Amino acid sequence: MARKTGSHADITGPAIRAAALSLFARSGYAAVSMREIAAAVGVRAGALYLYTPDKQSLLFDLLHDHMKELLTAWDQAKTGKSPLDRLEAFVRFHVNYHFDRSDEVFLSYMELRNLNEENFREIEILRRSYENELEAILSDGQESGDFRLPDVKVSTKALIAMLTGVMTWYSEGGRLTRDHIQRMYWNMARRMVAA
Amino acid sequence: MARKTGSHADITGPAIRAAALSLFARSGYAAVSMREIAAAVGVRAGALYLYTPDKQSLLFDLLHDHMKELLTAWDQAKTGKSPLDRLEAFVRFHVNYHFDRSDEVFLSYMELRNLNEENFREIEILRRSYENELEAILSDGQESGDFRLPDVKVSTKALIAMLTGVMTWYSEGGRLTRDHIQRMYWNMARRMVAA
DNA sequence: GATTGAAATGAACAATTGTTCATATAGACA
DNA sequence: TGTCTATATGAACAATTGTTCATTTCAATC
Repeated sequence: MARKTGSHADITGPAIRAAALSLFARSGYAAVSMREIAAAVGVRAGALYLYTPDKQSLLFDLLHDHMKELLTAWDQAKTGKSPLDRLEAFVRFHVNYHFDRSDEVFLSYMELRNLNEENFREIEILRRSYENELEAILSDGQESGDFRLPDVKVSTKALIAMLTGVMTWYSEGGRLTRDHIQRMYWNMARRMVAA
Repeated sequence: MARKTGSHADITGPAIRAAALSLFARSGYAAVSMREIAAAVGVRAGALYLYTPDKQSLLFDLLHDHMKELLTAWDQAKTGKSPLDRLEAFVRFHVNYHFDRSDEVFLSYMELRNLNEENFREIEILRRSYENELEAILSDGQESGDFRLPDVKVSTKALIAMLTGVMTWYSEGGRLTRDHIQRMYWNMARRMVAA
């Protein structure tokens, strides 16, 4: 078992996942070797297998934990009574979350195809349930007359794609502040759905 | 040299590229071997090197030709005088092009990172010039007062991301016709930029 | 200081990778 | 029919892959 205080395992496990996350995000799952991950941690390849059963699990765990944390974070962040307020909360949350976890978000939609069938199904359920959160808001707003959408499902996809796209161009220290970007995306989203 | 009539090379070259396109789109560049591509064509791996210098060139050629054809197609499709009409043409063109060339489009933004530095720079220039077409429309509309955008560059990114997202969910024979989807995306885009 | 056991090594493995090349094949032309 | 040559083969290559495991290391405990 683990030592009573400060064993390496307490540190190395997370360090491996952090290195894998960073490397997978930069080069893609298939292009990163276990030896590269090990080197990034300062260890040899064999040592990785003290912390993960295989490379596939490394990817799955990263995606799984990310999706769980995303759903939990949204659960705590969601506010608003009217569809419009709820949508604003979602847009701001989504954009903001992407700032803090850009690697995780990037992985979670670039590397889905490198999951095996079983793992893919599990992640897909989580991804889908996040999408459903937005769809519910749009659906409620459509019924209440706050929104006028051509199609709730298509609008959900379009909005998610638009918001997630922030990841492809935002970089810290650019021309725009995070708050500024949040406001702009909310501005565009609001007009996109407005009745 | 090539034979005078119907040599295999006239067929095999394109067949290799078609197989590579399909496999790269399905599994990702790094996860596809030259032997898999060869098998899909009905040939052995060595034969591929009669048609391409290496695997990297296969990817580069696919992306390069796609971007060139995209730009050419847009050049022929672009119409409209007012910013609004020009934007409608762009939205419809972009969505429609994605229907017909979904694998190419998918590759062109999933596999950029598997290009070597030199090839990446070349593709990036083409991708950028396509994006500039949309940016110019938005910029003109912003100046003329037809559009009211929080930021032209950010709106360009947001619109492109929204439109390109159609690729992640559209599949032939679904609930919606192509024309229907085009109209919905135009509907959303129009409201997103409207003054 | 001796013992213990988790953590890490390093060598080895079978498989697969992109690529090369001497050799074979077989269709078009003389 | 025989020659030529583009096309394809298949074996080989060095490198790299994910993974295993007997062995070593070394800090914490006695």
